[in-house]
Amino acid sequence: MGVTKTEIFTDEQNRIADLAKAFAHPARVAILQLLAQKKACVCGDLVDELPLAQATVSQHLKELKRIGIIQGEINPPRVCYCINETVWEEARHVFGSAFDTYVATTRCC
Amino acid sequence: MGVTKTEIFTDEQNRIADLAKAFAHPARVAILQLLAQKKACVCGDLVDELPLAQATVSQHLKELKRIGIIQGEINPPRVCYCINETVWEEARHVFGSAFDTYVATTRCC
DNA sequence: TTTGATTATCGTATTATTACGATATAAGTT
DNA sequence: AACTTATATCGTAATAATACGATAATCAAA
Repeated sequence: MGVTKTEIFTDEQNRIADLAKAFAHPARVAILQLLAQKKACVCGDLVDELPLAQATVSQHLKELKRIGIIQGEINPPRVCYCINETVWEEARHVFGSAFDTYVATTRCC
Repeated sequence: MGVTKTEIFTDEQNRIADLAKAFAHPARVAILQLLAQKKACVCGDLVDELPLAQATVSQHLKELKRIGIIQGEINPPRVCYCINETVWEEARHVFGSAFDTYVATTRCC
């Protein structure tokens, strides 16, 4: 994609961008909704609910794990996935703050 | 990127993903922060504040406009950009709801 | 009408993302 | 040890995103 120059932005800006990426694909939104609502944590359950190949789901789970918003507990041959509450609250706070920075004032357009 | 199968997801899931994309790049986060805090709407001002080429900033602005979270009023040779309050509130609501779906309960991991 | 100022678009190189089949891995079970 | 089950990773094709220089477009002013 062309080199995103992460070094020229603040840590906060890069973190927001990363957290937003968790929600920036409908499949990941679906996964997060499932994990947030139920506690259906097993990967196979997610594969059943999503019309995507097992490899694709696993790849999305890996990305969500990288961001930190989900965690997995290995219990072979299964892996139990769930929301990481700490990061979930971090995201809630980060986005909440971001939206609150909007100053309602007369704009030029 | 491989064809994202938008048709297999709900409208809501696709909308969340799209709104998240607005924040999924640090440059766009920076632009949104600037527009939300100040009312420095002119494209040139943004180019001055960001260490990116004018063409790159314009491209990010186009993407934000596509999502709808910003709007631009043409006033040649300038364009005045600002937050679209309606979509901003939509995003606040959509993410707020998403985070509230988390059911705090005993998880398996 | 030409110039100047500002922004958009084009062209394009580079890199990231998405998807899926195939295969590897891991640990319990027989 | 061989088999089964569930998940991860590899390989790879297709496509989207990022960045920037160059150029076009737009309208006011000279």
